[in-house]
Amino acid sequence: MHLMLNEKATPFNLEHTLDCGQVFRWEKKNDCRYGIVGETIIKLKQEGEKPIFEISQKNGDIDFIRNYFRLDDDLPLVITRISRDAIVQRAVEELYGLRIIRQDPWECFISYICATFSNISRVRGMVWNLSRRFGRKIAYDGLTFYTFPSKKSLAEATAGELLDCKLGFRARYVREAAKMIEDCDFDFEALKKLSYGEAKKQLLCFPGVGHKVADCILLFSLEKLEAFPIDVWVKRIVSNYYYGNFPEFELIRDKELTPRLYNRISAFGREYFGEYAGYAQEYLFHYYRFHSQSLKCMTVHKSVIG
DNA sequence: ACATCCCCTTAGCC
DNA sequence: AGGCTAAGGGGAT
Repeated sequence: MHLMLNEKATPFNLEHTLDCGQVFRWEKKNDCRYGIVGETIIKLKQEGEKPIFEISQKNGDIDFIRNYFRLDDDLPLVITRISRDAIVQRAVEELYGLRIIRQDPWECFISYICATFSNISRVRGMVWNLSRRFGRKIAYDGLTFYTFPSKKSLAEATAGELLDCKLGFRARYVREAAKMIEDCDFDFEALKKLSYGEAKKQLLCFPGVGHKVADCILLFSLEKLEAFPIDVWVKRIVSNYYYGNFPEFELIRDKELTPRLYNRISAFGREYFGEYAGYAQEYLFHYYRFHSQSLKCMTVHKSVIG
């Protein structure tokens, strides 16, 4: 079933959106992108300004796509709001059309627990292994997909099974967190109604969920666009370009990312970029990570505000 | 070919 | 309280 986007003025770049590291289950095949969202396979292709979609469900509708890719976000407005300086503007210019994806909270929760002390390609492997072992197989276009495991199946998984999925020390976190969620019938949707701070506090109660993981879950699945996750890359970017916003920041640049420092940098992001700070984070992260060589070689650090 | 480093965040211990 | 440490597998050198 083919779908067309009507919105003429909806900037949407598939490549930047799928390759910026926010999602782990999309694959490239002959010029096309394939992804599984819930029980639905989405196939898409960028044709000029906007992507063309094909989805596996017979009565699939455009709202499904619109919801997943957050086409309800007014991206030009978001970009206006976050374009506070030349540093972000450079990233926004090159990555124009990058959108934050609205993920399923449960899948996002487990995926980012797996992302602890790891990198994107490895997380992709872990999520693939989990889905293959605990999910349901779906064939489409001659390709094989697996649905993301249910809460129950991960809560009941043995430590050995999770270790086989290459989760390493994260196996224990996934098992215990899944059990907690299954046992108390935890309601992710309820977190959407809470403030950023309240919702984060609840997520931090789960094993394997620290500040970074909680902020990613909030940003990518719980409607908290002000969340500003700090990983080593974002810390590097902020130390390089925004140190002027921190009185003693030069002393901090080589220090490890303690919870205290995390909170300071993250709070800076929310205050400086505003209600769409998470978008700023994604643009900065993807742009400067891709151009990491220039970030590393940078010897002159000019502060934005000073 | 084979070692050896590098990548990364959480939790638990003092 | 806050600094230190360990954990794991893949990719680069």
